[in-house]
Amino acid sequence: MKYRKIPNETVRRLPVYLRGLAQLSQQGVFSVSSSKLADFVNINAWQIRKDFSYFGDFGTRGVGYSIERLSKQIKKILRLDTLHKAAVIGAGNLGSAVLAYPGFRTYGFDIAAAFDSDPEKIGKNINNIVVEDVSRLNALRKRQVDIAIIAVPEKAAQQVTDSLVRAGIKGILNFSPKRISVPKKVKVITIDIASDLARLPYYIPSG
Amino acid sequence: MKYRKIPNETVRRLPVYLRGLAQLSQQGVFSVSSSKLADFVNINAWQIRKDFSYFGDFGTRGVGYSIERLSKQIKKILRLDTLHKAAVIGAGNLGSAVLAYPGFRTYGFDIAAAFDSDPEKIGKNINNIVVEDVSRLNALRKRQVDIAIIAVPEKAAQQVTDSLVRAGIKGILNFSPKRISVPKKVKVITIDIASDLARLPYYIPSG
DNA sequence: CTGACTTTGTGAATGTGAACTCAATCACAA
DNA sequence: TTGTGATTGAGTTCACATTCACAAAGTCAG
Ligand SMILES: NC(=O)c1ccc[n+]([C@@H]2O[C@H](COP(=O)([O-])OP(=O)(O)OC[C@H]3O[C@@H](n4cnc5c(N)ncnc54)[C@H](O)[C@@H]3O)[C@@H](O)[C@H]2O)c1
Ligand SMILES: NC(=O)c1ccc[n+]([C@@H]2O[C@H](COP(=O)([O-])OP(=O)(O)OC[C@H]3O[C@@H](n4cnc5c(N)ncnc54)[C@H](O)[C@@H]3O)[C@@H](O)[C@H]2O)c1
Repeated sequence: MKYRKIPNETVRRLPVYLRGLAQLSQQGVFSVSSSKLADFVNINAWQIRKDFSYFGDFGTRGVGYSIERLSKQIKKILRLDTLHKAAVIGAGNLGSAVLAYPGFRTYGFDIAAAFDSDPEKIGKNINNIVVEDVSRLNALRKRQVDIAIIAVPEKAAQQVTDSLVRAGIKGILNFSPKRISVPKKVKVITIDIASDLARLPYYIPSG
Repeated sequence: MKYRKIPNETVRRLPVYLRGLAQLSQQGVFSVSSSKLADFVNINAWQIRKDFSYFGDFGTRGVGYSIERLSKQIKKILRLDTLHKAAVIGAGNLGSAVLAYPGFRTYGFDIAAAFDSDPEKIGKNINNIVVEDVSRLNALRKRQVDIAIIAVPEKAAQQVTDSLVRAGIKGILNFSPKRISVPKKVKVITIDIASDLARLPYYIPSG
């Protein structure tokens, strides 16, 4: 095997594999072939094998992949083998939905804090998390929170981002449609829901 | 100019341009150069010019692009020049957030209906939309709804999808982590929030 | 009308990933 | 221990996307 750089598109698929493997594991399966996994997660078998081949020989020819070994390795690559603390900025509709979602835990995330600027929202308890004043963002560094989820209006996004960078945040999941600017060392992933919806009609044959 | 097939990645950027152009227009600007727009939307100027070159000569050398002409053309390409009716399936946390969001309207979408299976939710009024029983999905065909937004739990996603296809839905925005299967004529765009969050640590240097 | 300046549009080079193929390898039954 | 069937791992090709550089085409002042 050769250690090559893992392509970005492969990294994008790794969490999907991870979830599929976890589900298979729960079903009491210990080993899976690329084609079985392919059916399960709706990705081509050859794509799966190629993806796995970037980081080692995990399969046994004639048999398949050991679910446990493979999961461990994927988690290690994605750095999900350590707990990550995250904060939600903006406790509005979307922010509250994120706070209420239990599914992040399975990936090793702990949504540990929530912030807002609205006095009506500050102090409110959402899913056992008390919403704090956004002016207190600096405290994140002390609390070892390294990931932030931005769910504030577009206008406030860049300003909030700047505060987050000052507070030592290393990764941002951005729900606002604004393409925010950050120093190179900070990674941003933007989920632009409206844009994704907007390109749907393009693929729908008119008539 | 040559009419070439518009690359997928360009289609992905078109809604971003469209929003940027709309904002500039609101500021009273009528024309914009690729480098001005580049600053505004955080995309390289040459990428913008390349993207626009796929569908015609819209710029004037030495001046820039007419915001109105360009917006019209992008809308036409994305088929956003006609109104699209959409329905939300699953009026939980995420579904409610979508129902409450006014921003889809600017792209020409009308969120016209919501469905759920929970008797507690059915009949509830969210943002002026009454939640209906999910068993009534067939009615969507008659109401000319061609786009659906899936916000139900993973387990229910495929079943709901099948009903939607039967009801004549042509495009699906899927928030569930399940990679749903559909006939070729139906287009699915999946937003897998947890997966996007899960690949964030990969890009964060450890230490 | 000219020349300086701005900005577009695109060909070419480079980079990246998807798709396909098949030899190498392994489990297992006979 | 050997043949058979299954499955991986990786080389190759092709398609698509990004990046770069610059000629062509326009504006505008004087
Ligand atoms: N809800 C959706 O379906 C949806 C769809 C597409 C995009 N978005 C985007 O997601 C973001 C959040 O959307 P939402 O629907 O939750 O909006 P929302 O208005 O419900 O919530 C925004 C929250 O941010 C808070 N806020 C405002 N300024 C702040 C600041 N400077 N610091 C901290 N908090 C601040 C507000 O008090 C509010 O609680 C927006 O950028 C929106 O454009 C949402
Ligand atoms: N909230 C988040 O931040 C978040 C993050 C990642 C993924 N997701 C995914 O988005 C989806 C929705 O998440 P949520 O937080 O809104 O969950 P939720 O539990 O709040 O809402 C789900 C809703 O779907 C309804 N429902 C269940 N089965 C149904 C059926 N067969 N037909 C119609 N309605 C049905 C439920 O009654 C409920 O109202 C889930 O698939 C979840 O995995 C959500």
